[in-house]
Amino acid sequence: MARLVLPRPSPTRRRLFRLYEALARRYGPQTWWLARSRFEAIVGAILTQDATGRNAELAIGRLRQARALEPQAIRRLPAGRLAELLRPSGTSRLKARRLGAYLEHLARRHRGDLDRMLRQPARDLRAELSAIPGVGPETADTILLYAAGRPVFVVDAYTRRILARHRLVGPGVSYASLQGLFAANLPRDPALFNEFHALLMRVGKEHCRTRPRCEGCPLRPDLRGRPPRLERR
DNA sequence: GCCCAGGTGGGTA
DNA sequence: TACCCACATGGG
Repeated sequence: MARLVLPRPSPTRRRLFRLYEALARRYGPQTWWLARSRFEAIVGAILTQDATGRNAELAIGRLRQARALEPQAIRRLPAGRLAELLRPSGTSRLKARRLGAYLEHLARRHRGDLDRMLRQPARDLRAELSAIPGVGPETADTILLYAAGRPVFVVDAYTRRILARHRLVGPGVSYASLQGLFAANLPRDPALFNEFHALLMRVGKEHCRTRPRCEGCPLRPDLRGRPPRLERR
């Protein structure tokens, strides 16, 4: 019987694995984004747009405190009151509109049935979400991964920055290419995607903000590449 | 007081 | 296509 010969993993795949292993060794398991419900994960996806996670959590806490962390309750709120509750997450009037647009869509298209919405094939769900004003690629993918549990890698500013600084991709790589890199080289496992993303966030916050401060970065030099260049926001 | 943050969409060349 | 900018609050 012929032996099964697995193809050698590509250099990119090996580097991606080493990156994950180095982060997992350094930080251990990340119990990250403890959304208490799928709806909360969706609200969080919108509120973290161009904001820190902490500020988004503050806003979610205010919604919960106001007993407004459910679709019908939010829809009943006057726009001004909703914006007031969302204030800590920044751009609150904008986010109140975006959350409202999502809820309007949920009510019209799915009669408010979140399970029905999230049951769809990933491709359909992504297309549907992307058509809602204020839902771009990252927000749609965040909902796919964290609310619908689909194996979709969320590409955010840290992912882009870290992979570019370690020369796994060029600085101007598109969202789709970067996402394709993970899809092509990792097992399609939502728990793994969640964990990897959380680890990238963790190291990014500590060592990889906009200004290049790689001092103390736990990643090995062979992953680190040459000194980074500044990128625009 | 200044700079920056887990994005998105509209405008302009 | 590629930039620029508004959106706005909270923290370092």
